[in-house]
Amino acid sequence: MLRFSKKVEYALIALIHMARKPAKGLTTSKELSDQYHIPLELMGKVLQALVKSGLVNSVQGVKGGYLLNDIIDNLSISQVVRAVDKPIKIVKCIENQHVSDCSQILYCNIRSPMEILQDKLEAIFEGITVSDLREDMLKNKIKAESTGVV
Amino acid sequence: MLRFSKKVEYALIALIHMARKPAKGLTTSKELSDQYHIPLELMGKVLQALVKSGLVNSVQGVKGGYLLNDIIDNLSISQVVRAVDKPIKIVKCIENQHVSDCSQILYCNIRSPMEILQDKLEAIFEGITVSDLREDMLKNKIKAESTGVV
DNA sequence: TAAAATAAGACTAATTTTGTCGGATTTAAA
DNA sequence: TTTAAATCCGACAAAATTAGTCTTATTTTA
Repeated sequence: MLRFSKKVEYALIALIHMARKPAKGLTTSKELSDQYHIPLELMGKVLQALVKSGLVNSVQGVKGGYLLNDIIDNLSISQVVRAVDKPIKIVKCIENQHVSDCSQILYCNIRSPMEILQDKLEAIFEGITVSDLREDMLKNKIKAESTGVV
Repeated sequence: MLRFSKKVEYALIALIHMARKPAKGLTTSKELSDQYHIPLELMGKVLQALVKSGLVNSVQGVKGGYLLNDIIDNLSISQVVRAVDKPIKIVKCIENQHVSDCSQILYCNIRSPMEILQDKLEAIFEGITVSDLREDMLKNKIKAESTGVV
């Protein structure tokens, strides 16, 4: 419930990993799979999805691999989620045009509020970039220690 | 993925429904089940969870039912989710103390950024109340906030 | 030509969510 | 005092989703 899928996790791990590479340095599925203990095929699929959405480029063949495409600063969490998963919709009835599927539709008292909440979340995930995640790490580490988080 | 559970949906429907009742007017599971086409037993459980968390009161027996407890204005989406579901954690490793469960822990490059994102989301769901959802001015409120946040 | 990599689709397994069932307790009213 | 309508609660079952695996094809370097 309200949790990122493994695919999204893996995508973020991969993107941050790639962002730390020297420019033009390729990253392979296997490298990521080994280093982060992620099933190889799954890692592959996630990367392929990122390619398909234009977030990374791929080089095929023996010395192939993946390479960040966009400048990572401009890459929002939203983009990553959309590339790898279905778009985020906090309730199902917002997802599809055929709202008549929903047995509640005639009586529902929460649909339009949910749409508003949806928009708000969207804006938030749109506003956070992958590189934000990178840069905040240090700051957060300090914060987490001082508060004794979770 | 990043979707409210049915339980949460049902809880919100019920709470908003109850909020529209005249003061002291009881609402039964059956009434909600009928009106919103929600499975009766499930609706019951959701309401029981809300009682357990102190968000609503219950009256047992033939003329029984449920009654909003807190002033609805003070009821955050977060509270509702927590009452009815597990607390929102965008990644699993944040959830449990034994992070050693996670096979990535030693190598993971996203844990602390995820914690930040977690905190932000938490703040957002804490800041939106059930009565916000009721009102049409929500649109304005959210617009105003979403520029400042993040 | 062999090996290492991406690409892609179909399938299976695991997990989570959703819904159901059976019964127990409470209480108003017949 | 019995009945019926309601809350309460745990265990189970079904459905849906997510995660992972298998297989095969293609690309490309050495």
